[in-house]
Amino acid sequence: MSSGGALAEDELLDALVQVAFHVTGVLSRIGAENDLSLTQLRVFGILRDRRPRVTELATHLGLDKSTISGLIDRAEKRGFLARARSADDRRAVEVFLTPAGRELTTRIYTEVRRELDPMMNVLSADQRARLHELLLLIGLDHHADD
Amino acid sequence: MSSGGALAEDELLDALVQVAFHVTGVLSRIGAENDLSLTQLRVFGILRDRRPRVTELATHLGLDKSTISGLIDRAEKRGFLARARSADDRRAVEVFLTPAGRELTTRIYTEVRRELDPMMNVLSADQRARLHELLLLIGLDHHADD
DNA sequence: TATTGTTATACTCTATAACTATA
DNA sequence: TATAGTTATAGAGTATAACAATA
Repeated sequence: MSSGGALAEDELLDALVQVAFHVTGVLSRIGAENDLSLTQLRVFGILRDRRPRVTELATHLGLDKSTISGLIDRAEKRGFLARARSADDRRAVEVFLTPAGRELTTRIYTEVRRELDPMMNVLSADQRARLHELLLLIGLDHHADD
Repeated sequence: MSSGGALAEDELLDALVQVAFHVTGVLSRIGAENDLSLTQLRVFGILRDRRPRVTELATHLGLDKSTISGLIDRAEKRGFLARARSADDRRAVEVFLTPAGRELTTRIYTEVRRELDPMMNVLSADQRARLHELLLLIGLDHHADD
């Protein structure tokens, strides 16, 4: 499909995959330094400005609710997040950051920026703007959050 | 750092992280459909054109050699890869794909391309070329492979 | 009956520590 | 002594199945 350039297409894809591995690698490493998995890091990121239910988190991350349940257990034991029964639906459980969890999240995301900035700074302001534009285009349908 | 545009920088970073999650998510899902973890997928990808030692794999992926050892065990039991004592250094073990493993790897990477292509195809040929260029720039120092 | 969340179970991933064999 | 790899162990991540409470 798309005449003339299957090889170039593959190279573009390889470059994208490589950058993706680099980015998630940095996230994983910084998470690990704080005893958090990549998934926990994502959950914490989501909880910065939301108070989702267990099932919402599971759907959003593409994981089973039992997986999220266990993950919350462990983070709750460490005092980083908490549960609250929903007022609307007594079956549902809302998850949110504790003050300690919020502090940790802020610290970690600051660190992430500091680590990934050098990668961005090889680009000029113009190039960064263009990259941003292109990333938004290819990212349009995967509901932009977390 | 870098006058005028800290907010825009953050948005660029967010877009990059989001695309990274999308890409690794697709890889994870396709891996899972074939009972392979993301790490195993990466190992298989490396083995397409190399015959590394256990320690080389571990270093490359930032994991402990014992982790790689177990991962090889499981894939070996399933007939996808094999070990061979090195002729140069009798302590070392080389890892390589079996024919079945090579077939599986080809099939999976074809599938990966098919799944990620739609994302690319929202861009014009020109835009794809520009994105490729920019990705290569920011990916320059993270030794380009796997 | 269907949905929300938890628990029990099992397997993989991961690191640390102790070990064997080779250098 | 140092290095390559394996094994034992333990904890976290993950999914499936069975369950209790609520809708």
